[in-house]
Amino acid sequence: MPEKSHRHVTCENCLSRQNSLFKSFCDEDVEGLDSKKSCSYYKKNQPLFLEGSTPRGVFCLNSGKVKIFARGEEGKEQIIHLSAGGEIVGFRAMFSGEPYKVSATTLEECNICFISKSDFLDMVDTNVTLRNGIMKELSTELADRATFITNMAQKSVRERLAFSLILLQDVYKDEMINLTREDLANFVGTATETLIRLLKDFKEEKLIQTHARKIEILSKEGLLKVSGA
Amino acid sequence: MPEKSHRHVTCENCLSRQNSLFKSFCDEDVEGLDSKKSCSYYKKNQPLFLEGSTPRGVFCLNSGKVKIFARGEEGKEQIIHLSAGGEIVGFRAMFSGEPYKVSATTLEECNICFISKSDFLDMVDTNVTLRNGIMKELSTELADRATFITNMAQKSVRERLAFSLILLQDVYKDEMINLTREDLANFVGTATETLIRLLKDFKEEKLIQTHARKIEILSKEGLLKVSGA
DNA sequence: ATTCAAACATGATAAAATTCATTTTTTCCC
DNA sequence: GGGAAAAAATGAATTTTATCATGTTTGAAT
Repeated sequence: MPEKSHRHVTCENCLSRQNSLFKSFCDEDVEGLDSKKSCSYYKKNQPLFLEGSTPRGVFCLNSGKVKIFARGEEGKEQIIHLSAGGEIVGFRAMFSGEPYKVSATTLEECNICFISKSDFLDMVDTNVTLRNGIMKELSTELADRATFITNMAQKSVRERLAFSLILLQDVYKDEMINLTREDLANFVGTATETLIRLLKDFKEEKLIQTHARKIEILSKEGLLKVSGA
Repeated sequence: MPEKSHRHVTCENCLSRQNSLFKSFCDEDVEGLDSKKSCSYYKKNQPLFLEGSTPRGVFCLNSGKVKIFARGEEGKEQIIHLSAGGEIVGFRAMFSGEPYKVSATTLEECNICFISKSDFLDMVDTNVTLRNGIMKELSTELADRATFITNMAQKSVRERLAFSLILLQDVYKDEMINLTREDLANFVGTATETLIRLLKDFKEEKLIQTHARKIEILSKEGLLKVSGA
């Protein structure tokens, strides 16, 4: 549980770094990284950046979860991705030379470090391993989004929800999925009411169980079957 | 109109190169590129690569159009992107270290050059401008796909079709849009019958006109309005 | 503990889109 | 240029999903 105040994290000991693009850094690089980053505490529902604004650097998630979303014409959110500890958020915008096309907001209390654009780009220029990691990451995400688009286009809401729950369990690891019904609907790409009705169906089918807002998966196999994957 | 036989293109004179990631190459680089590439003629509906296969290099479109698509559970195609002259196809897979997640097939007769993976990666390693261009391209496409996902999730088929026609006109430039109804449906993400009915509506609303398969846009403004963009 | 707003839930209705069956038109290839 | 196969078009019936209205629960702040 993060403290409700600024907490300084040293990159050397940062557990999140082990899962991040910085994992292969040598001691010297880690030291450099540590001297350049600044740590902040974010409370729930606090934005990291907003669609349309100018990117100034990248965010390194130490703890907590963040939603990445775009807004449609009527302002409705479409959640594109959920980030958890270790992920570096906002690095795509470092290369595009354009304003953010998506927004990022915390879903819970978070400890997040910030690295300025110039420091980050310096690292990318000089560190081949980091650069290759980033190129690989960009490519992988591009492929993931192709799958996302295909699912959106071809699967029913019921199928997408089943699939989404499985994906979300990976994000939440050993915790239960803890999202508002609206956020969940905005991830699945449906109306909140439709989502609630389908959750009810899944409960009746003993695929999931809810504890107020939290969702516990009872049968991953069953969900996989429903998802048609 | 491409010749129905192998045609050797020299990179130096290649008009497509002017729009490509290779546009900033100096004379020496162009010479190197020219010596490494091999040209081929592709007929209509010929695959460049298939989902699941191992990437061996990149494809440089000299002329003609190519569809990039994924297949859903039931084998239905979802077209993710249409590529035209100047585009380099398949370079994402050079960095991911994984089999192709999408397939690429020609939509018409094409002249396409091939550059092997090792030659391409050598260029990326040594040419900073090319590398930065690629990182920018990857980032931009990632943002585009976020928009694509949002449109898929929140817009009606009618809105998506209007939007798609505008996008397609950019791909087809001064030509008329020339896709089978099925391909168009697989791009918009709908059933072929639904697509055909909507095209009929658009015809009645004088937004488009059809010449057998070919689609002529009569009112881009009208389509924009319908698309809700 | 109490309160109040936000989130959750449910029902009824309407709209959007798919599916399946069938006919007409176009394409292309010999 | 003719003929077969593929593609396009249309109709009817059904399913899926959204929308709107409204009631209920939950949880955070006092």
